[in-house]
Amino acid sequence: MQQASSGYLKGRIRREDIIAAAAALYAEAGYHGSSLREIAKRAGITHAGLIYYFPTKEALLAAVLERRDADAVERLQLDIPAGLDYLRHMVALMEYNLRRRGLVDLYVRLAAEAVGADHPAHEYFDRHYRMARDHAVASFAVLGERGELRSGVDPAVAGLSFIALMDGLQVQWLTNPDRVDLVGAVRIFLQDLISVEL
Amino acid sequence: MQQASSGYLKGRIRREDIIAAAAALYAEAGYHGSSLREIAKRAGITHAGLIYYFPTKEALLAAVLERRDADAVERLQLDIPAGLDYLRHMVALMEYNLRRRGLVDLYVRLAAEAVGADHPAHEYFDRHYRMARDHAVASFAVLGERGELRSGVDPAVAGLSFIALMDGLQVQWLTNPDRVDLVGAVRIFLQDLISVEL
DNA sequence: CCTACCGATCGGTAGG
DNA sequence: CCTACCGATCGGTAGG
Repeated sequence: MQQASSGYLKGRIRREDIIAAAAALYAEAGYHGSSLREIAKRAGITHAGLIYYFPTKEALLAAVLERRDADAVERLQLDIPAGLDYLRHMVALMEYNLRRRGLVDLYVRLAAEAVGADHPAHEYFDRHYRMARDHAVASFAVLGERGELRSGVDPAVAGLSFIALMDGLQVQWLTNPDRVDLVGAVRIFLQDLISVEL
Repeated sequence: MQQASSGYLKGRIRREDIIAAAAALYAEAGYHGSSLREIAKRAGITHAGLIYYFPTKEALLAAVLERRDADAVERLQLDIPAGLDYLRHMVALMEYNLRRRGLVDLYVRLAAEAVGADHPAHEYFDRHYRMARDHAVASFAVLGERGELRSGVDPAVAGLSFIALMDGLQVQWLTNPDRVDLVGAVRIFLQDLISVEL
């Protein structure tokens, strides 16, 4: 029993190692550009050993995306209700991202790769964007009901544009970090839309 | 002489065919995901024949990017002076892009792939973003000098955010065209920043 | 421009 | 988890 339990634990740790190695390589080379052999090498096993844990390349991608969501919810409480606090949390997320270039890399590269309907992560990103937009739109709508929105601001457009702005800024920031004030631009964009202090 | 002239013409046409085929495949599969064999097949030659025209995979990428720039300048007059007309032209460019999904695909995919400093198109996109930002910033600055900017708007931030917004909107639009009003969002963003009619 | 080929690498399987 | 292997595909070269 102890043996089995220990075995399970070791397996779980090994799985985490593989997922971390995959996420790092996806960020550097994209999903299609990442080989199972290179991921396995970074995790300290052979590529056939990796397949023992994840039966296909796509299964590993799914695990990486699930892991990313779990982390985001856990550390950044992305499940907080729509409203001003949600927008503040998104600014905090951008600040956090400044110190996690690999994470931003992974996200930007996979999102671009997955615009095609045949990419294994397409449905994930379609759902991801829909949820991000809906939550942002709902947040601006809440502010609107309280009269805390600048006059003439449409929550639907503001929500869509807010998500788009963050994505676009990340691409430019990754390309040349010195020339792009990620957090500053997001903060100013939001403050311009609302009549209360961010 | 006529033979040679005819030969040169045929060569130029063949080169254009290869470039068009490459651009189309880059949009579908990314640069690293596109094989010289598949590009050659679409252009109606063998992959060794393609290499007769473009000695390496990177040389073909360079030709595709040069071609894209030449097209943009020619058809959309991107070399117009900074100011309100430039912003109007960018809105027209977004409208044009709605009918050229492949072009947007190519741009978005390559830009994300090229965030890494070791990608052969990295310098191209670094330069591209710098120029795009500079021109947008200059345009807002011109409006500011004329008193046609909403009070409190910083041209530097507005320029950066404008370029980022367009990029981010394109990713969401490619992922799910039905849910994203590309042109509408850009228009509203700009109109909110300026005090004259767009 | 082609045929024919090179060494390297890919995802996945067999069998233990 | 490994060794050993499969068929397929990659960018590039030789030689014409």
